[in-house]
Amino acid sequence: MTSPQTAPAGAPPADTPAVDDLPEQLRVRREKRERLLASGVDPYPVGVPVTHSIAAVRSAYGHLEAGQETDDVVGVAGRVVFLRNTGKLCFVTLQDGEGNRLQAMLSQKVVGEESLAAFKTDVDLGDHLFAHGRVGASRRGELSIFADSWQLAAKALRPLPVLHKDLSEEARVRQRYVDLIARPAAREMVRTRAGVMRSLRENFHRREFLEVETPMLQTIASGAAARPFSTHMNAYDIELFMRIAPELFLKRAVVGGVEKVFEINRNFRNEGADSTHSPEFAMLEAYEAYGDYDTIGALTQDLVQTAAREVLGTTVVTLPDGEEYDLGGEWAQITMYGSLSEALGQEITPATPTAELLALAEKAEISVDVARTNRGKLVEELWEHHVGDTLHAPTFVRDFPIETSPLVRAHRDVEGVVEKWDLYVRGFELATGYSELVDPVVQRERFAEQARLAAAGDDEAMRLDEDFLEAMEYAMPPMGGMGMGIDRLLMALTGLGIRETILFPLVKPTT
RNA sequence: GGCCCUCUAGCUCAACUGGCAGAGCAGCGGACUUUUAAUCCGCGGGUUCAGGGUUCGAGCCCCUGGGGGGCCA
Repeated sequence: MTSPQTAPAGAPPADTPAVDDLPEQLRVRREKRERLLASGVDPYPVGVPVTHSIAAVRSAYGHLEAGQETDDVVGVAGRVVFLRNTGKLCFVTLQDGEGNRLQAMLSQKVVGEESLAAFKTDVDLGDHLFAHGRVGASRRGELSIFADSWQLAAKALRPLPVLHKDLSEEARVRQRYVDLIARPAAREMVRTRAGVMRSLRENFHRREFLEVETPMLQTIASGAAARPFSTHMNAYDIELFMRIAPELFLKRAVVGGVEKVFEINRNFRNEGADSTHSPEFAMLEAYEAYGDYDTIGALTQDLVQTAAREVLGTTVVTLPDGEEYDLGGEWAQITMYGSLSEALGQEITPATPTAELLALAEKAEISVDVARTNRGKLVEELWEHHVGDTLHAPTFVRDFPIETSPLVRAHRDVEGVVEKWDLYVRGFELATGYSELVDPVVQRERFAEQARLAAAGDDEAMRLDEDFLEAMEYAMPPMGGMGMGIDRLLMALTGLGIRETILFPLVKPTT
């Protein structure tokens, strides 16, 4: 509502263009609405007497043969997606939210001349319509409602897009609600995603993990190497950060005795957006006391395979381009140093001198900021360049450099690496898992090293969280932990880009 | 961050070398009682992303900015 104080008398509100300026199709529909109201017809009734869903009619009467009629009377509602008018007989196809469709036939002989004339003038593509009548099949065999009455359930003021062509990629994300009406794959994604979330939660519950929610607003955004979004809290007059990871809080929960714990929630990272990165993304993290990176790896494999079976009905994923790959079976395991050495044809170990790694980076044309880097980062850069993209079948990459993994414990046997894996699928990182570092003194040293990198200008270096260290000093049990990008899991299961997996991804404003 | 492609009617897209801005669907008017993106007749609909420049003339060429996509880093 526009108040008199904000709009000069007589002037239309700034955000409502004069009706005369609207495109023809919008103007026509607004005029229809006005005309209906003026004639005492409510274009937005509080309800319509639906007796059956479209799906229910289809499943109960789908067997009818061409020309077969019943005496069963139903009331159904749906969005108008097709309209055909042959004079004294009109056909209208209604669609529900899942894309199920049902035709209604309006014969002048049954509904009367006046009602059919009103139908022709008042009903447009995109409207929600209620139809009441007997169920039957048309002469051509199409399951139909032989309507004896109809009513507008909600008038659309904007035309539907062409339903026979895909919306442009931009329109899909800017107006997902239209995309959902128009494109079956968009409707499917919503249901696939919901199915995956459900599968993950049920799997955890079967394993007696507890689901918790940890803070989104944090005074120190830590637990990952990323730039946070910052905000301000008025009441305390302090700077707060959107979380970049729940890890340090979930570990506090384990200290307190929540020994098998998981969280599925959003993280926020103030970085670029591309086909595998979204500034806000859904993340699963899970921690299991007395587990390690092997047990948590087995858990991760089961989570993904079970979700694939429950949602897709198979572990074999077919990409939109026809490529197939199998998420089933035991996943391959390679080590970071071993696979890099093999790719380079030259032995790389945690003891390989920095100078030698720098030379290799230069040869691979990897740009390196010497002040902000270290041996571990160089090894990871080299690995991503030479090995990462090539891993399409699910592969655990194990035993990372110690410098880049400040929350992971040192390897029990191998010097200079930590017990960490990354799971690669389709060339991107889907999940990561650790044998968690639980020694508070070592943890403090690791944070100190991160602080040194931050001082050198690395704005992704992990922040020291004093309260977290204090929690660790009460003794954190040995444990395995894992994190998995939910959006990326959907990408791995469907082959789509990250913005297709997110219902309402952030899009730059057009102004 | 660099490079490339792209933005035209409600939607999806055309428009030659710079020369009257078009089609399909959708819309409006009319015909038609079994259509399946119905068919037939007729008619409307444009700030060609924004701003500037070159030119007799710009959707097209140049510059600046914005949105979307891709490749690289």
